[in-house]
Amino acid sequence: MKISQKGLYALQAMMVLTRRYTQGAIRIRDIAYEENLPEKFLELILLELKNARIVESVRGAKGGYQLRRAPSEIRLSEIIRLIDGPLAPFGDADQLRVLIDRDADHSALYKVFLEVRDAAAKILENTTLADLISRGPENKSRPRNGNRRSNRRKTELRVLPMVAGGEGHD
Amino acid sequence: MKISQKGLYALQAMMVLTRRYTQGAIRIRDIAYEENLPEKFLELILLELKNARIVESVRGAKGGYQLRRAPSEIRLSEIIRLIDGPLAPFGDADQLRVLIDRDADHSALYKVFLEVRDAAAKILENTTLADLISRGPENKSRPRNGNRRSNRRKTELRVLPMVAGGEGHD
DNA sequence: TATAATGCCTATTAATCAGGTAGGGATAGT
DNA sequence: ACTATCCCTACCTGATTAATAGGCATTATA
Repeated sequence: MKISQKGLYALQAMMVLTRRYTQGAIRIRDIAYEENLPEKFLELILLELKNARIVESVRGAKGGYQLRRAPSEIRLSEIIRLIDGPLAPFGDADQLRVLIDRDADHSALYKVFLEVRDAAAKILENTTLADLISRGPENKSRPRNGNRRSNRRKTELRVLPMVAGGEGHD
Repeated sequence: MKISQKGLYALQAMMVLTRRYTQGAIRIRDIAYEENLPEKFLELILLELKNARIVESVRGAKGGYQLRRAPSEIRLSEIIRLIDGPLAPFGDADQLRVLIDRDADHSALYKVFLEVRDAAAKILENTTLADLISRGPENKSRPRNGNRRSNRRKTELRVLPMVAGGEGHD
């Protein structure tokens, strides 16, 4: 399973909607601004999330997006599967199970793939948006002064192109 | 981490070289034939594995490829990293650690990504080519009659295109 | 020593995907 | 009406994937 830029955007957007869960519909533009995402691209992502019934929209002026379910009921796996496909590193879980059964020569290999997917699934099924927020910066038992997002570091850490020969570690 | 077709080919080829570890250099053509892989494409893959010093080649007539180290010393992680890049589902482990440190707003999210990569790494670092073969069809305590690869089912299970709306499960 | 069999290496390609951008239509609040 | 917003389809560019092609270099062996 590979999480694309689009997948990351989706997760970021969902985190915004989670933080603002009680505040009604949030405009695409506001989400894009808060997370510094390309607005039109984000629009497509939200549309997809809406069609999958994870979020819902309010149309017209004063419109926007909001979660359709409580943040504790939305698992990361659901979002990632929607945007980036199966969690398995190759094919999907069902295919792998079939291959394990039918392709004796490689079944040991496919079993390893399935192990990997199960390990990923375990983590991503058990992490909800609510978890993410409760582990977030506002919840680190810091003195809360109401002036949120004040001197937070605006990280401009561009993810590097990852050259092939780059000192091991993955 | 996503394993490409190329990555799968690489692993299949390495399994052949493992099964034939004692037999000296094996021709590309023979590997391709045994595993039903496109010969010229496999050639490129083997070249890459050679440049990474995982296998070695013997040139000229009667040439071919063989492992450079014992099968028990070659981990799946090594092959997959070479062909398909980092095991992390997003970026690589080092990047994730930096992001966790520097991007407070999303550090919970990146921590989950890192958990996933660690889980995958744990499995793939701890599985060697030797493991794969010892778990394979020839080692299932079946009566060995010397007539290997006799009536094995030649699986022609093409991996499906994976339509987007295909009944959940990944 | 000629020849055939191999690996080495670079280039090329068609198809698909990733990451966007653009713009007009539909809908709702004022 | 007017304006703000989401809805939807189309389009675009560059990278990646999964190959194929072909000539060069090296080696075994007849």
